Formats: sequence, C-alpha cells, structure tokens
Amino acid sequence: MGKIIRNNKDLGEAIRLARKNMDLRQVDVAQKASVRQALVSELENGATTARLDTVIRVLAALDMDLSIVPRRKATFDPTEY
Amino acid sequence: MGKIIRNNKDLGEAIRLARKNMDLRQVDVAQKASVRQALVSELENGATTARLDTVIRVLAALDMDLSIVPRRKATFDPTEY
DNA sequence: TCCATATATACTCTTCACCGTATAATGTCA
DNA sequence: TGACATTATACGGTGAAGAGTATATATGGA
Repeated sequence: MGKIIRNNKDLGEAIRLARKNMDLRQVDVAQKASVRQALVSELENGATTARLDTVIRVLAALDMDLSIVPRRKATFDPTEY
Repeated sequence: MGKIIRNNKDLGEAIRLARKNMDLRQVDVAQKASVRQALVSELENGATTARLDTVIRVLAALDMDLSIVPRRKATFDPTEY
C-alpha cells in the first residue's frame, strides 16, 4: 500500500513528494513540525539520519503516518547500487 | 493494514509483539540488527527515541518494513491519556 | 536582467542515541 | 529452592541530530 522506507533516501523522496502534492514550502512544513527549514531540506535530500520522533512530526505535518508492515520483496530498482 | 506508529511506545509494542511471534530473544534480534541487547530492551519499553536507521534495522531483523501511509483517524484507544 | 521567493549550506553549541561492558532484576523449570 | 536463561538497568565515552542563526544558491516572474 504505502511507500516502503528502507533508508533516508526513500524517506526524503516521500517527504518531498507529499509536500509538493500539498503545495507547501519547506518553511510551512518546518513550522507545522516544529523544526528548522534547514532540517526539512536535509531530510528531503537524504542528508541526515533523522530521529524517529522527528520523522513522525514531519510526516504528521504532511498528513502522513508511519506504519509497520510485514516485509515483502522490494520492488526492483535498477538505480540501486 | 500495518500498525500505525505515532510514538516510541507504539514502536516498542510492535517490536515486542513481532519478536514474540517469531519466538526470538532480544539478543537474537540485537545480533541480527547489529545493536546491543540493551537497546532492544529500551526500544521495546519505549524508553528511548530511536534513530530512523536503527528502527529500520531492528524491524528488518523481524522481517518487517517501515511504510508511509496517508493519515487516518487513530483507532480509539481508551487507555490513551 | 533585476528582484523576490524558495531551497541549500555553513558554523557553533547542546543534547542524547548508541556503544561496550557489567550487573541487577526477573522468569522459568527441574 | 537452586541453577540457568532472559530482560532490565547502570555508567562513562563518542558521535551525530537538531537548534539558532546567517548566508549562499537556485528558481521564477515582471
């Protein structure tokens, strides 16, 4: 169903996508989640390994939830190294 | 579908449940995830705010994945304060 | 091209997640 | 109840997440 997150790159893509879909700026998300705009930028670019509470707050700002699901084979990604 | 995670308590419960279901000890999970047994204990008890990569590794050791889903109303929990 | 807005990067500082290690507390079972 | 297995807690050390703040780069109109 939802997007599987196995690294910060996955997370960053998901966050940016969700933000664009809601037509929000990084500052807006940052405010809602009580973090810096800089952090949102870093997260979207997969530049940092965030803490769980941070991820949850940012996702909440984007009306998303973290969820735990049984593992399935990852969808094939030719760009993966 | 999967269990929604909105705080470390949610995470801890999910981890412990999954571990029990697989009939594993904390040490086993710890080894698989390359963390200390102590950390698994702390996570299960919601005693710490873990980092995303840690959560992912521990969940992977339990054949689980993190996933992002659109937010829905939380299921009613009478024990919530 | 100039200007405004948006995003990325930089720097110092503080806090805390996690480590290694050890041990206390709790369960389990003969 | 005693021996063993499992889980919880303790403690000093280290690295990095995130804050605050400032500024350097895009990006997009007029």
